[in-house]
Amino acid sequence: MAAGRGVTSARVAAELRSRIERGELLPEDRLPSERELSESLHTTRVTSREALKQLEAEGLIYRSNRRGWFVTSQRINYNPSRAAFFMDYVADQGLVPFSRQLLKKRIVADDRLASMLEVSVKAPLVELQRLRGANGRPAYIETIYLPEGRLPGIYECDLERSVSAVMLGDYDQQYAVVELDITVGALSAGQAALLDAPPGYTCLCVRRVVRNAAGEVVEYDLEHWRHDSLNIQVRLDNS
Amino acid sequence: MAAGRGVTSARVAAELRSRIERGELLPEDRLPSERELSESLHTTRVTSREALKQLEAEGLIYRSNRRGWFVTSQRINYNPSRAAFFMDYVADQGLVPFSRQLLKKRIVADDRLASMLEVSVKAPLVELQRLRGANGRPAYIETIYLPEGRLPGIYECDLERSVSAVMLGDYDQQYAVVELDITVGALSAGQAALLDAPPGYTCLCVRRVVRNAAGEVVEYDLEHWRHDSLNIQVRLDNS
DNA sequence: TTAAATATCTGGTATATACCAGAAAAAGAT
DNA sequence: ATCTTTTTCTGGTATATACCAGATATTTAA
Repeated sequence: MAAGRGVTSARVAAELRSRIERGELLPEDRLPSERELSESLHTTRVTSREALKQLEAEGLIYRSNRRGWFVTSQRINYNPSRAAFFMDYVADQGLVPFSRQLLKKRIVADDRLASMLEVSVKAPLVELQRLRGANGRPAYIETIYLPEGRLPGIYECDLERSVSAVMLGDYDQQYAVVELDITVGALSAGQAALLDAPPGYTCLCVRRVVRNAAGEVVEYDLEHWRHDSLNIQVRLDNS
Repeated sequence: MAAGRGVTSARVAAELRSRIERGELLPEDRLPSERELSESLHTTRVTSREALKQLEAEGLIYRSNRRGWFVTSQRINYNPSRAAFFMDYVADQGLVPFSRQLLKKRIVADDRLASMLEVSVKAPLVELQRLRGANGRPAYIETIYLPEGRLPGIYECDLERSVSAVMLGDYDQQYAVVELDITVGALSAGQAALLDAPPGYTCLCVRRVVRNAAGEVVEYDLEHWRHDSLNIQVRLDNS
């Protein structure tokens, strides 16, 4: 270890943390390169990286491809009960949202999807995939499955913007019940590439099953969020 | 890199993952030591550790202090709306729950707590802290704040087992509204030690604000969960 | 038989170094 | 000015090695 007592990587992390908290480094600022850091703090790149990964886990910084390390900014507050639409509630938080459709196709339910959507195997489904984020930074990948049997003609609708809007407007389907399932996981290589994250990056997996007033499943979502971009807020009313 | 193409650490991770998925390594089994692994898979400890950390992030394995790496077992399903009590719902999942009180004392609200609990600064509070887990493995640390003004005599109650039970029974306080706030974070050194995790270990932070029928805050919780031990399940009823 | 001392095994941290691949900047050609 | 090529800078991965500290197993002493 170099100058200073205790664990070197913790010392480096503390130094950077204090620069961020003091406002010396502002959101979206680039940190010194790993080589510069290592030299100025009298340690090696391996140890500096240990410290950077620590701050990354804390959600204070992120890395972009091979461009460098940056200070994170404000997280997206997300309410999965979804009274509001993504583009709206993100804008309301003072951020600039974007949404890009990656995929839209008809498929048939396999065993897993059939059981999640409570349809028979081989039932027709619409699969949607989109990448969403704010302020130019990707935040999550969403895969949506819609049962075509319960939403006839849904494939022809414009689902680019908001599925919820179409559901409410054209199908008059109220979101009566939303079942949430939230777990911490890791991004696959493909997901990571889309989210500008290293493979295996820690993510929050949110599974949503939406039922209409009749108790039928009308939507099944799989969301993979960058852990540093999300804050989930839910309000449960037991009245 | 050694034998095989591509990224070595990914190759090691894939090998171990397959052993786990094939059932060659069962839950709670110890993995070969890092030195053994490195030798048998023709790489170095640094690279093996990279792979192990990857599987740790995926929630497939965990490390216990300096005893080794182990295969994780079944996660705890947690419903923060909390109709059920920890000791009950964990037992219902076929696990053996435990709960250890770490702290119980009277404090006065500082600025942050006052605003969270909607009481005046210096209002009397009861602070509780407990460590909970299942099958001998710690899963989370919970810090509870109770406003003594709204729950007179609460300090004298037996809160070891369940705060909810006391609330419902002795105070007739229904949980009318629960506000949840869920974020991914990192454990402090102290928390990590209690949860048998390395410092900075990825955790799920769950903040709960509980209101009674009158809309008053009667409980504020701060939970820090090991990311590998938790699966949150919430049901939202928009009726 | 029990308790204390010791050796060994485990992961945790650190140094020094090397090469690769993608991104960005600089230099050159049109 | 604009496009193309080259160089440089960045993080990503990997090797080899060393020593530390806690947990465990073994040995030794009472």
